[in-house]
Amino acid sequence: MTVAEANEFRALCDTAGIPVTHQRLVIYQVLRSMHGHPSPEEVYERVRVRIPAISLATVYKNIHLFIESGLFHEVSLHHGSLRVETNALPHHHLVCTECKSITDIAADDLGIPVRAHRLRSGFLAQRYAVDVLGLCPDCQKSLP
Amino acid sequence: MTVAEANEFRALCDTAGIPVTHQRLVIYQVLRSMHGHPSPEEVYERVRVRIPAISLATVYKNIHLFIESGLFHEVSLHHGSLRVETNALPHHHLVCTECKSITDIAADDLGIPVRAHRLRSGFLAQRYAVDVLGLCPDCQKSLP
DNA sequence: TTGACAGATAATAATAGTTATTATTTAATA
DNA sequence: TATTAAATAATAACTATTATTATCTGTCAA
Repeated sequence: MTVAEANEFRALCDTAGIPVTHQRLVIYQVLRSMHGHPSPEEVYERVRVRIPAISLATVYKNIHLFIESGLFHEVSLHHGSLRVETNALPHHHLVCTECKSITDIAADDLGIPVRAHRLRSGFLAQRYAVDVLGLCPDCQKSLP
Repeated sequence: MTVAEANEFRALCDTAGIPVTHQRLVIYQVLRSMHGHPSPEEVYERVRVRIPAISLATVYKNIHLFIESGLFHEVSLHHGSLRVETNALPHHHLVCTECKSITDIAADDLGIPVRAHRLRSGFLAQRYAVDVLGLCPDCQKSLP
């Protein structure tokens, strides 16, 4: 971790309007140092090396705070429980980042090509699942 | 529920190589009759109307079975826990349906346009999160 | 500097969602 | 029909997450 990174974090917090704390700074630095898609538990393990007394709940709260403030994204909006897709037609999802509502949109209406093909990496693509993240009409009205 | 639907289900089970049971048939019919993205709990509530003695665990097991067999999809491959995106560059995900691995792919390499715009439905699209579902190189080798 | 307040944290209890276990029941088949 | 493998019901256990609450920390006015 560098002084530059700490200053960067302070600037981000200033913009987001959240106070800087030692715990927050460490969680931020740990996240920046990690690769892939870590779980809160994994973040907690690493943060504990530097702050042994930290609580898992604090890690959760600050990860949520970072996500709300736009410092990080979550890998995919997860619903807290398994959900079954009952619409058998090819479609994608409009996900409102504000109210978390999920609306179907026919694949044709989105105009993203869906065809099985092999990517450069060797991955065999069979299906695209697209989440269009944004604001639903209702939330557009009720926001500044 | 119709006789045709029951026969359709028998045919699907036959193809998938899973035995037909009364519970399975009812869960299938209930799913077919529902709209949107129901949770196992919601499915359970409806199935109980017809089979009061059914267990929630049975509903879970069969929903998973249906998903594995391809009769239904889950709304989004979710990890069972919150995951933080540590890659700050615009990218999407290659999700292997076999081993569940998630690999990043740069947005440019996928060639899907990402621009904020308003859809016909009035939804304000700000960002696309694309899951490319398919088979990773390893799983392609180890499958028939 | 001190004192008071607001917000953040630590510890922990509680809850929700899911899975494992096991005895019993059912379906497939000889 | 009898046998056996698999499915189910009941329930315990587990994991991920959130709520609660007492304590602590930093900030700002006197």
